[in-house]
Amino acid sequence: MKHAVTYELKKTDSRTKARRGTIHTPHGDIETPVFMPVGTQATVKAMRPEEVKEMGANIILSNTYHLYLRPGHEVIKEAGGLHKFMNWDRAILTDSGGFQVFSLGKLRKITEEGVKFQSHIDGSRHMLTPEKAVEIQNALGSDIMMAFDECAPYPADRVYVKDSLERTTRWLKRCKEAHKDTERQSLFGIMQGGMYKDLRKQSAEEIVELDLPGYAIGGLSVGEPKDLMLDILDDCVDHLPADKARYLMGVGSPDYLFEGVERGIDMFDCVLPTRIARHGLAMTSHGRVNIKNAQYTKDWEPLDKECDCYTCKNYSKAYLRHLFKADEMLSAMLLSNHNLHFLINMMSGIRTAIEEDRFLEFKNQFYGKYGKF
RNA sequence: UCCAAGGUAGCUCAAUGGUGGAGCACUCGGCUGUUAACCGAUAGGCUGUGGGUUCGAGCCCCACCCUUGGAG
Repeated sequence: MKHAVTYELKKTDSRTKARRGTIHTPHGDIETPVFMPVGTQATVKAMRPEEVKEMGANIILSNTYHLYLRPGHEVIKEAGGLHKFMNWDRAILTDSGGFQVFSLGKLRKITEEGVKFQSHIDGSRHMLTPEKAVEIQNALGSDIMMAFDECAPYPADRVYVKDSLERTTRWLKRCKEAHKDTERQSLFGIMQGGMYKDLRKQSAEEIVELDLPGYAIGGLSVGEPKDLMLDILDDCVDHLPADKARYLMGVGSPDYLFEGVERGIDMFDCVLPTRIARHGLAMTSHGRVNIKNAQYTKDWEPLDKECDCYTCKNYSKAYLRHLFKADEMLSAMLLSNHNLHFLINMMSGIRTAIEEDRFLEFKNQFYGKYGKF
């Protein structure tokens, strides 16, 4: 079977599991490890697609659940697909809506068939099944579509997690069965298993057997302590094949990105950089800058002197603070631009470091300046 | 000058004569496959001034000061 999306391993770090590769998609190549900006509702919030492109993003995320409810996948299909609809000609990965089963909590009911939802927008009732999630993502035309899974909460007891992961595997099989056009779009499977290593192993073995072009690790970074998360993650990667892309879902603070790369992850996505930007927080080479703080009232320096993003080249912290305090939308735009640029640039540095076999040195250098996040 | 309504947190306003609150602003914090330009916390007071009634007054009475509206 020919896959639309393939992973090419180029180099592995000599001292860690970090690896450098390329993901080939119908909408261009993606150098990995990569951070993927999130654009849930067919837009990376507060950013123009051209900006996202200019800072070097070759792939962004979008969301099945949200676009299904609004404007509706049929609308996007009629528009000529998501790429055309949102004027983004590079790769797109769509999440399946599985995470909304988790995050929308009380508004849904899970059965073997699928998930009964109540729309968070108007309360209307819907049923999302693996087949429906594939149908919607087919209509959207994303390059990578994610399997419809259940992201178990933390903490969750073993019996629940085991039951949930096995159902997620059955749903994955149904997704694969429903997905016909594998030359246009690729389906990635999602590993679950909560914080139980043996269940993670079980999940991995079940999904790897289906020989998909890529695998994601889901159900992490859902509120568990960092040490536990990294311990589980370390173990998870060992059960995934080396010749397929590995995607750690929902992770995006700088420290977690380094830790993920060190453990062999190729792809990350996270709302963190854009969300905290809208909330007045910047990621910089010297740690967080809370632009709301009074200390920046007359600070004429840029957010980060080492940063060459549009925001840092043109604006002072005092101005950015003013914009935020004045509730001006330019604040969200400039901070989002900076934060995304920061992470994308950081990942670029990580890729170069891996190529030159100095990943650990690069990581230590970064941590030395960055401090604790 | 007269009449009326008002003076309570930085601002806009609540508070049957019985422990003065809210929203916003201020200061600080959180956010990780977006229900999030969101959520939370701290701080902030001689209730215009001076008397009086009362066990007890932001509230009732008197005087004065100030604000707004109206009349002349």
